[in-house]
Amino acid sequence: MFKFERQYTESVTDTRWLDATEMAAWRAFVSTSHLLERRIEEQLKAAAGLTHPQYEILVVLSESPGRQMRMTELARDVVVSKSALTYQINQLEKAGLVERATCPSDERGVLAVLTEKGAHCLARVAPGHVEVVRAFLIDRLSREELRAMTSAMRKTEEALRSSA
Amino acid sequence: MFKFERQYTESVTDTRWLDATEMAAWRAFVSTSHLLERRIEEQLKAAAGLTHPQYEILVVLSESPGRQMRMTELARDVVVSKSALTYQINQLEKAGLVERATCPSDERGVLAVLTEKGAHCLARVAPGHVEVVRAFLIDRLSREELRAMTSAMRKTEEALRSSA
DNA sequence: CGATGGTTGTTCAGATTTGAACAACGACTC
DNA sequence: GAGTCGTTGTTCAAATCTGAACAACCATCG
Repeated sequence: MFKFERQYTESVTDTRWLDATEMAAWRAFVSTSHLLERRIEEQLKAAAGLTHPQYEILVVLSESPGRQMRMTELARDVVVSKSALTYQINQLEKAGLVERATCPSDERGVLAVLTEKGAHCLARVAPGHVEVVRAFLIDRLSREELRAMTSAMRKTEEALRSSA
Repeated sequence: MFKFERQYTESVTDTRWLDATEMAAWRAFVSTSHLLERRIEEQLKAAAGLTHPQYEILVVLSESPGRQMRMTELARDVVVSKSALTYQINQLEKAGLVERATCPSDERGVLAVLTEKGAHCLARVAPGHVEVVRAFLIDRLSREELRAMTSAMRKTEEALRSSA
């Protein structure tokens, strides 16, 4: 009875450690996400001199109505800090892949707009990127694993986004 | 017949794009890993002034025989570059959590050794860290999801580690 | 209307990461 | 043993990320 209750009673001195299975899951997740991130970065850098965040910015913009988006929302979607986004948009602007526009409805607002050149760059780079994603992740998973992973990621994402 | 074969025929002009399900899986994975990383980092920084890589270094060392490990192997385990590890070990050494020792068997080698202070620091910080990992990931997944995710991550990790 | 409080994007300083270059050492061959 | 090739860890410059501070703007309530 005690054993059962302790599972749900967190205190300073009584930690619910991860068992071997849970630990293995967590370790695998962390290592793999770092390794994959590194590989993706490497591929994009070699193919187009882009970083992964930069590529993601292009993707999100390309799928956004009018190929444009407010800075804050873009930062949320791509999961970077506001200052990191400012920096990256500056870089992309120098490269001519993105432009800034003032927001009509909000004087403070800034719109990041994908340029023609940006769209072409994305179209040129995407195949190689997708190939890496397939080769190391997607194509290696069964339908069931893909489904379960997506479900798991969504639950966690939801929890993280809704809490602070 | 053509349709079937094209699935397995990659060329410059014919890309196997991700379908909606696959795209959702990939997007969820990327977003979630970044969000989780950010949250972990925040928690560790607040609780002990540690970064996630630093914490992982302490964990790996604590589980290693003799609480010590060669720099290169440590870098592989924690998934950071050699130079990043040098930097972090310097930081941890300043904080007194890790010491360097020369490797007996290899004159070039450097051993990173966990100090008593480092072990205590880890013991103090681990509960709060585990709590975050549980709250946002582990405890939200079914047994099946946990199993599938682990399997998926391992396949990808294996592929990434064995190819260059 | 005016004050208060929240939002927006940028700037800045500081910390961290990476890859390339490098010097020192090990292993193996002839 | 000397030579060759690979490994090891560090240093360095450059790029990037983050959080805090900030100025400008919006919204809302009295």
